Amino acid sequence: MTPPKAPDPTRRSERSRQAILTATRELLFEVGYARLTIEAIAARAGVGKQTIYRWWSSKGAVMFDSLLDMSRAEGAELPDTGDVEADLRTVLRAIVDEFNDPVLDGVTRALNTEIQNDPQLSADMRDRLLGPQLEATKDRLRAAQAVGQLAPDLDLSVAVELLFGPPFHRWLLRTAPLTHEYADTIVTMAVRAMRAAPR
Amino acid sequence: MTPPKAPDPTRRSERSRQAILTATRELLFEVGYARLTIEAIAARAGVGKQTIYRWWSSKGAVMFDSLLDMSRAEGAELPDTGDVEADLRTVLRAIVDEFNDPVLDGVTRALNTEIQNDPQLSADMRDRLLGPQLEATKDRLRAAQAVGQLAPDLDLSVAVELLFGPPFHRWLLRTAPLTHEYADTIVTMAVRAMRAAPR
DNA sequence: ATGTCAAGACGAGACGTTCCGACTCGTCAT
DNA sequence: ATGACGAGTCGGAACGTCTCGTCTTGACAT
Repeated sequence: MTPPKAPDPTRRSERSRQAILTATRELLFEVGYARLTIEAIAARAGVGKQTIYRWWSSKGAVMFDSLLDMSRAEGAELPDTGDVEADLRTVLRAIVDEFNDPVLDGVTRALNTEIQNDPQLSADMRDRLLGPQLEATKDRLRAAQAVGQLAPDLDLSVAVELLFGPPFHRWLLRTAPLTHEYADTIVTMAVRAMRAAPR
Repeated sequence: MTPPKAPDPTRRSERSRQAILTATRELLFEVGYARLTIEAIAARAGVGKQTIYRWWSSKGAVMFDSLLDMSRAEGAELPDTGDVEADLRTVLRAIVDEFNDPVLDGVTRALNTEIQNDPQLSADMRDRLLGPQLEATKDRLRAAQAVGQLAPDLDLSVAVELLFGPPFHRWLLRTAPLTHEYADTIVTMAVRAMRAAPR
């Protein structure tokens, strides 16, 4: 029983790594995730297929890393004007805009698709991409709690889902258009629910 | 320019149709959607591949029809005990249970996946599978409005998303476990938001 | 310090496999 | 006789494994 002997990360070529992530991103935007192939990535990056298979377990993992690499150093902090409701409106409107952007829409749907049958990728997404965003939102809500704008015993995990769940639902199932007005309505109603005690 | 001459539906073999839908369902449960192939369906159903390609446009379409065929005659009516909040708790708990059922979880995720890159299938899903469920919920909320339990000018489309969005978000992104207690919390908070006027 | 050398990652691409979707048969029911 | 049917063939795309020969790197000997 020989374990498949893991490669040595210290000898990894940073040059190839970057070329792969860049090529993936380019192809993702050019042809979309469905028509993205490992062979095309390797060709574009000027890299052997084995180099991709050596370091990534799946097409989804490569995409995830390439997106993570791109979104590095994105400020994960929410505005704080002192008015939670106004700040949340800003955030929700920004999210709606992202959902309406064709490129981001496509990439996000692809990521979402891939997550469904890859638990490892799902965990990575939750911890490294989605997590920070949700935590930043919780931080802002906590600050609002501290100044009495929200119920002191509000469950923050539930709170963020109350905010992000509805637009997510509408976007993913395409039940209706996502507008700024809609974002504002959700914030109004969610904040109303979050002002009183949870039970 | 010869149009691809549509097949004649009146001569369609009901026997083959059922065999295909059944085989698809079986394979879906056995190997999951990702490893489901048209060739395997044809083999299992004792049918030529062309018979599948003749009547369905994609793997997703076959799956959708097979699920629709299964879920026929499912009562799409909500309980009405006179207490909206209690009735919604019942509904949300049932949804949580469905999400926690391994088979339904798998099928729903597969359907969800397929929707992301097939607009036609997405529309079918919205109109024929999801729509009735959402409409039934809206009906119940309308009745509650009529007896003054909810704000009279509440936007019902927003309302259903406020209820279903959060658990959907939690389930799809696997951010936390889905429990009955969680369902109850969501209902409590959503109803609180729905009691006052929307703005 | 400098030279030698084995380990292992690398680019390139051949290979066998799976599955797709179009197509071709001969059969069968209407 | 028409046209859907079961069965299966076919070229093509992409997969994931593999085998080359090359290049880099660190350990060791001189």
